[in-house]
Amino acid sequence: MARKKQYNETDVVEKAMNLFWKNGYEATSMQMLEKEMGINKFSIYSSFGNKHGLFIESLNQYKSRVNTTLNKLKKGTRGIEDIKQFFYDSVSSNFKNDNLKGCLVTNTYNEFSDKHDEIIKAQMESFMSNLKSIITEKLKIDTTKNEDTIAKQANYLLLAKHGLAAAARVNTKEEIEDYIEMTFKNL
Amino acid sequence: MARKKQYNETDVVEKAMNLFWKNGYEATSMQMLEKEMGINKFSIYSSFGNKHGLFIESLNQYKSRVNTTLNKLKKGTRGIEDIKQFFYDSVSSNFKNDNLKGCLVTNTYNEFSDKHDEIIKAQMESFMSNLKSIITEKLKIDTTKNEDTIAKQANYLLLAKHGLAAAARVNTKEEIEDYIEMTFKNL
DNA sequence: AAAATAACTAAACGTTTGTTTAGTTTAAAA
DNA sequence: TTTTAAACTAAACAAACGTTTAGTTATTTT
Repeated sequence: MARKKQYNETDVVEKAMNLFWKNGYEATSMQMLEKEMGINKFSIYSSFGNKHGLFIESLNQYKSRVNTTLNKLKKGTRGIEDIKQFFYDSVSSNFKNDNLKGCLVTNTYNEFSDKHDEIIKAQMESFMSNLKSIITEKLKIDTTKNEDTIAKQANYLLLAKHGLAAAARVNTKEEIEDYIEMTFKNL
Repeated sequence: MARKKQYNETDVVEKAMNLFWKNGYEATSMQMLEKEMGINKFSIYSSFGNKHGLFIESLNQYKSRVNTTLNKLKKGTRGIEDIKQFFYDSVSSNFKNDNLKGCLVTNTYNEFSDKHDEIIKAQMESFMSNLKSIITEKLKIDTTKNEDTIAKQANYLLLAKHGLAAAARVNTKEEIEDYIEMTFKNL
């Protein structure tokens, strides 16, 4: 044993996550990360291997943060109303902080859509399929709907959620709230 | 007068546009553009000033290309049905060519959302407000709707269009078509 | 107190970025 | 046919990128 780390890894990843969230992966440089995280490049590389490793760690931290909202949805018993509330919860961070634009997972999905990064790809797919199965479960609470309707509505909501996250980067609170209301009128 | 240009500017901008469309602004390097456009960096700079100038020119060419679809919408007399058809027309390029992802305007809107580029900003806003007024006009064909309903639906459709363009980068044809159908179900 | 080693600083690494520039080729104008 | 200037090639530019490394500081164990 020797000298102790003078920083907490969770703390610095949180700061990195916010920077990636704001700027995306490519547009966030090691220099910016160094400054924002408050530690030297050497420390970043010794803790996370490289920029990509730090990004994966940031994504994981984002996911566990989103898990709070996701668990709330999971526990819901009101079906579509729970999903609607989930949509509102998902965009709430946009209204609290101007810097946090959209959803980090969706932003990443878009940014990496034409690259072939297997690690990122797997992360995205697991997140999406998980969300889809939760939404499907909530839709099934209404027993009058047949399987085909549920499948179609789940796909619709997943795309609406993706679009919402994208639009949340540029649109106003009012526009977003109107959009959510209209989206659920169609169900 | 002296030597003639050995390339057609519209032709090389078309090629640049496709590259920007596929990769976005930052991720497209001058080296890639040089190769794709088939002309030397010197020629690019003498024709377009710099990378940014070439991008603006590419955006303009994209807009005039989209104008075909937009004019079709403008001429329509069936109201909401025309808008729905416009949504289908807008994503059709995604099914024809795997490389052309989403809508270049929307991609640009997202990529530049946290930068402050006044030229791009103005271009985006004029495009969006133009689209909004056309959509509003089509909605007004149904004279039973009041002004407030029309304003809300126009906002909804604008966001849905934005979301659709974002989702079109990653989703399948079936998911996208289901989404369009559901979007117009209750209007 | 001395030795050992992990955490730190800071400078350098080789590439790649967008942009410029010096030198050559080509074709219109004199 | 000579002059002239725009269009071309190719190499160089400084700056920024992600990454590595040599050298120093600090703390734990012997």
